[in-house]
Amino acid sequence: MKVTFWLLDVNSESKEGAVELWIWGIDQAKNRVLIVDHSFQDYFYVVVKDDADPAKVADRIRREMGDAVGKLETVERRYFGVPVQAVKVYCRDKGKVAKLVRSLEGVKECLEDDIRVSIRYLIDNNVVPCSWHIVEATAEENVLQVRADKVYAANSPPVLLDKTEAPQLRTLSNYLTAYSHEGSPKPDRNPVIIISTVTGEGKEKQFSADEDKDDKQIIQEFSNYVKTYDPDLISGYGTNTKDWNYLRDRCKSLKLKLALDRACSTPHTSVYGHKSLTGIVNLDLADFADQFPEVKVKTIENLADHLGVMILENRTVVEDVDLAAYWDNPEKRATLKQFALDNAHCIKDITAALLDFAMQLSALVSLPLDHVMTAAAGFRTEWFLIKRVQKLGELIPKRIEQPYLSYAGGLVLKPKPGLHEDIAVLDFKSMYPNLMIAYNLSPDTYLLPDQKTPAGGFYEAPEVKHRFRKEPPGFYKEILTYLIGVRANIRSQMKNLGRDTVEFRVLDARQKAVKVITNAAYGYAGWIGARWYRKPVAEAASAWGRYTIQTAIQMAEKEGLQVIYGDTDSLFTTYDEKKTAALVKEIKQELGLEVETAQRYVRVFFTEAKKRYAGLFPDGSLDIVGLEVMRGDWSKVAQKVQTGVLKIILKEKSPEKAAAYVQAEIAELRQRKTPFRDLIIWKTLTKPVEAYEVNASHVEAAKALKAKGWKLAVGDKVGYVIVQGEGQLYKRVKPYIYASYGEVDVEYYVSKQVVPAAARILESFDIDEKMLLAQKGKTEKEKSLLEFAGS
DNA sequence: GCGGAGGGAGTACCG
DNA sequence: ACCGGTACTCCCTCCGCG
Repeated sequence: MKVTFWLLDVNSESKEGAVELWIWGIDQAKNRVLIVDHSFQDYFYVVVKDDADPAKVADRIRREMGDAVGKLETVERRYFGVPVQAVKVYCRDKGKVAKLVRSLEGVKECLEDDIRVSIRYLIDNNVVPCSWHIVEATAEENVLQVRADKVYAANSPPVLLDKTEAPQLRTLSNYLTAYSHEGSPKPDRNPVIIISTVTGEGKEKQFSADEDKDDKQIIQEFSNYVKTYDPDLISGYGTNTKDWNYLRDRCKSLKLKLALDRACSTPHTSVYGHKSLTGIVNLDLADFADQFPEVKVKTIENLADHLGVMILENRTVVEDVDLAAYWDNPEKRATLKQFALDNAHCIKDITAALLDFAMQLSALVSLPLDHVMTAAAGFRTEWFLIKRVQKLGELIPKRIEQPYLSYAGGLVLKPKPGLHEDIAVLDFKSMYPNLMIAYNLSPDTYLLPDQKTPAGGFYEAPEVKHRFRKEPPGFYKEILTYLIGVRANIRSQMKNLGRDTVEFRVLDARQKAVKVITNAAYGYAGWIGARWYRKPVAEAASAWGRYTIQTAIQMAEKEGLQVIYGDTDSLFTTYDEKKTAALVKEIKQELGLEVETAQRYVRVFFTEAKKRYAGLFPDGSLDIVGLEVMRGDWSKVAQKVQTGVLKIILKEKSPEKAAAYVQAEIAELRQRKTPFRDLIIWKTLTKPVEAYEVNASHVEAAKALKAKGWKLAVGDKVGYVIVQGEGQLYKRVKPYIYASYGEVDVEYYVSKQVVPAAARILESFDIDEKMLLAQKGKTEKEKSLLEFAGS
């Protein structure tokens, strides 16, 4: 019979030496199905030495390996664009076989023995996660005892269908609360007290260790609930690094088996640090957070706020330090439970907001939904390349350890400091991808210095002189052309749709996914961890980029436009309707690259520094770039004051008024009227606390937290305030959760936060830190401000 | 023994 | 565990200082 299904998850199982592919899906009648494919033959390649006969190498493999290998095929492939002869070796234990075969005569190397079988299956059969397929299959008894409505054996591999909309998934969002009197809860000692869940339809269920219940019972109840509700997708926040480990370890202490997935097995660690639940998509929303660089401290609250899904604006947030006290206090316990439930709701809503993108990215790069978000950008790009490049006969290189070598990147111009009126920002559209297309820059087109000139000729990059063959097109060119085309196509479709339609949302998610991969191709080529690492590819792209921007500057100046600033692929110039249009046209003609006037500023402000400026848009909004306002490691109070200063400068052009504003804010701060929260400074721990070479504030704060029993991991953000005291700054640091407003060193915030942030801007108008700091009475202040005005 | 200069460590940004 | 270019703060060593 034929089964049409949407692919949810895939895993491989070893059964008596044979491999089975388990494909989990949802069919058109909304049955949850498991399709088992027994027929897939795993394989790897043996690349043959240039002077060796592949047939003889194949014979040798057969003779030496005997039954350990199955079918052998001699094939032609390409490796970094160079044609090679290879033997395709079908076998069960390819890692082991490849190791043995490597030393045989005539063998150059073994390739693709490091590709996992489940991924191999997806790629070779063009089976795509988060997509619809049709498969010829035979219904089977559920002898495997899995949680599925139907179980089938596949008679042939599934065939991809051109059908886009995803089925309605059953989702369950969870928030785990564990009890600890001091510091982070420890699973061997501290119980789980609340498990809060919300389904995709909004049905709440909270398992709470009240009265007569212990955590063994609530974990069991939760586990049973998962089995009855049978979610397709489970989401949480920080679950891969925390919750699942906690549950696992807690269950170990309680002698409980945590078996809630569709194959009744325990969550297990998979690639990229992901926790795998067989047959269920396990999403950790923390893996999505890097999509939102504007959210500096990645808490559930902040993410929900940013996405506009926070349910209650004035809810009581229970900090980790206060959690035990809330639980122990009969009057406060309900508040804690409400807080936990609200978090589960936030997780549900964040999941809904991000799922489209995740699905599109999963389908695009062909990694299962729950792997794709955990995988770092480089790996996502790599899997996409692997899938596309197979079709061109290109073999997949191994990841090899390489020494790091730096190279020159983009060109950054010195800005013209001060205020500028009516400025246009010209941006090269997808500059690096388009340069790589234009000059056929690709890992498989690069000519080594000693390689002779190819018949079709070559492109030579400026400055660095790397050469790339013109013909045939490299795989970067093919892939990037495809991606840019797809994105343009999607965006034109979107123009005919309402913003709030399902189709628009899905297309928008898809174009974002396509963009992510397009933009990562350049960085990928220069990444030493890349399988297709080719430094000259990245180096040539940036060299062409510098050449391009320099040429564009000359064109602008010849046109009579003044260049104010530029960074890598952008130019800030004075605006003149005709001249600007002429420049855009000339760039297109001479350089073959598209330029768009991305923005126009009514007014824009620069200091002497690169990568830091602020502009005023025609609609009255501010665009602040690089300055303290944009940085998560400055206190809110400093950011607020700097924003105020920029607003006054850009809109009213009045440094005097701005200075007066700063002084008023300083007065507020000195009276401790500024909210305590606005004084917190957040910094990331980028290594273990012991590994730091010099003393640093955030490290001291981290040590203090650890001393109190808090677990801190690399990558965590530490929030601290500066308190009164003697000596270096790092000796006057307190984690904000343990600090009171009374001990805060307000003068630090005045002199090292607010004033520098304000002076950064105002020094351009001859108002320095001293003037901002000058203590004076009301009349005197006004007098001195008048002096500024007069000078 | 002390203060300031300047290099280095550390973080986070821009494109 | 995608790249290089950049700004900025604070730590810490070292040098001069009759």
